[in-house]
Amino acid sequence: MKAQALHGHLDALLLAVLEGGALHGYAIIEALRARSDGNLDLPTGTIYPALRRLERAGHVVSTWSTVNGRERRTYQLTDAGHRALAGERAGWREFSSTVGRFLDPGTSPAAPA
Amino acid sequence: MKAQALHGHLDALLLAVLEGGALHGYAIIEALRARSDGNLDLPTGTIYPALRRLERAGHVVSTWSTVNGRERRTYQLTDAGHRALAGERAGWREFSSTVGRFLDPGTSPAAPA
DNA sequence: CTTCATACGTAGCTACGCTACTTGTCCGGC
DNA sequence: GCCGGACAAGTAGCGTAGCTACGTATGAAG
Repeated sequence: MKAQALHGHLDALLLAVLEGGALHGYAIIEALRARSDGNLDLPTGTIYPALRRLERAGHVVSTWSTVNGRERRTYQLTDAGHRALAGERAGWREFSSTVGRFLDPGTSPAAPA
Repeated sequence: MKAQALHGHLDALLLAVLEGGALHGYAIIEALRARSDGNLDLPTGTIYPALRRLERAGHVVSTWSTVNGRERRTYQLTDAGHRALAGERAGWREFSSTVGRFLDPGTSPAAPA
């Protein structure tokens, strides 16, 4: 899928995967790939800067853990991060319902019953 | 709403509004605003260049109509435009279902009833 | 005659994800 | 013992694309 479409939603995605528990960068990439059936295969050059953005914004905190000399920076949602995620979710719903009104008329997914 | 989120979906939106019939630029802006309850209030500097992009791509054709000396360039979907729209719709569904899996778990959009 | 809504358009900015590259450890194969 | 590949993190520079701000012109309203 056109990854460019992510514009503006990446942060929300990252917060969402971290909601399930603290993860390190590489694991986040794999989690995204796994939970999206391979649709979201984001390069490290996308994730790492985004993570640092989120840390600067106070939405996550990172802790270094050296495992067998293998450095891993584990990111964890802060309280503000949880709140931000809630906001992002609301924003996403508004966005997707607004755009969906044009691009997905009537064909509401998961509502055929 | 954060308009930046539109990134990559604007073209699809424009094709979608034109699907209902040919419109001129200004009317497109108003149609977007109306059909989105004011959520999509896009500036002319966004719409006009986008329209010309679509025309270069062959997805729309424009015809000038001078109404009372008031120049109006009316855009109309081409055959290729219709096909492009179908593709964009499919892309949107994939995108929204992928992102929705993270941000909208269980709460299927457009199906709140 | 000035102001406002209609209508179109361009130039330059900025945000943000992507490409490409770098560094370093550990494990398996040869 | 050495080399390649998976793991892990990171930076620099690029390109895309929407946004801000501006400019032009007409017709109607005051």
